Amino acid sequence: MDLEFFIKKQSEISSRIIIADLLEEVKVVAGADCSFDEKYVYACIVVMKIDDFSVIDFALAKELVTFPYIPTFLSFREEKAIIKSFYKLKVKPDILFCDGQGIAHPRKAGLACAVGVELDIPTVGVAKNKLCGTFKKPTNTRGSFSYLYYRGEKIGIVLRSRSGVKPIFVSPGHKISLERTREIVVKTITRYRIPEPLRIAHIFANYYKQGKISRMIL
DNA sequence: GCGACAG
DNA sequence: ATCTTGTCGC
Repeated sequence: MDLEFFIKKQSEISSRIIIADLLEEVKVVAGADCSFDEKYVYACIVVMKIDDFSVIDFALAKELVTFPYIPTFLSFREEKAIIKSFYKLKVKPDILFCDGQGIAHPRKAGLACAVGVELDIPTVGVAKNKLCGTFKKPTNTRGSFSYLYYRGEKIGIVLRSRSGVKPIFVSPGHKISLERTREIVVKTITRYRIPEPLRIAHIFANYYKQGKISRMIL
């Protein structure tokens, strides 16, 4: 597969991202995650209040899988379904968390950047693993963090979301700063490694794939 | 050339 | 991501 075309699309994305603190008070946060099977990508976005994590809305959407998983090109696999589900939301969040990198990407075009630019909303990337960059291990204490660097630039945060557990990799996607990204993500962490919006979205996306959403009662 | 490599 | 049950540990 010739990736030149997609690399250009990523350059277009990275040239449009805005990394700055333009947000006012964040009261409503959302998480987007995808589940897969041989044919479809099932996306789910869960919207919740940041103060008590109560779910106030959620949306689902599925799309045919049209792109293979290739490191640094994840957005072309999940973007469509996520955007489709976002349009179905009745309640739009102040910011959207995506399961993957933001600017912590070789071309500053992670999934969160692509989704943020496309929807023109603030987004952050929350990944369970590093894609690129170097960092010093944060302390084993919950809340401890260090910075992720790439080509001499500070591109993300390595956050110990849970004591003694592997840290998560957080980075801005669009319309938010690095510091604000950390502040907001920290607020959404409970007793698990993954921030609540994404943790719930992950569970829902999986139920959706299994066709068990109709049995749910919210 | 070798190793790394989101989900 | 997905294939998969029980099990060791705080």
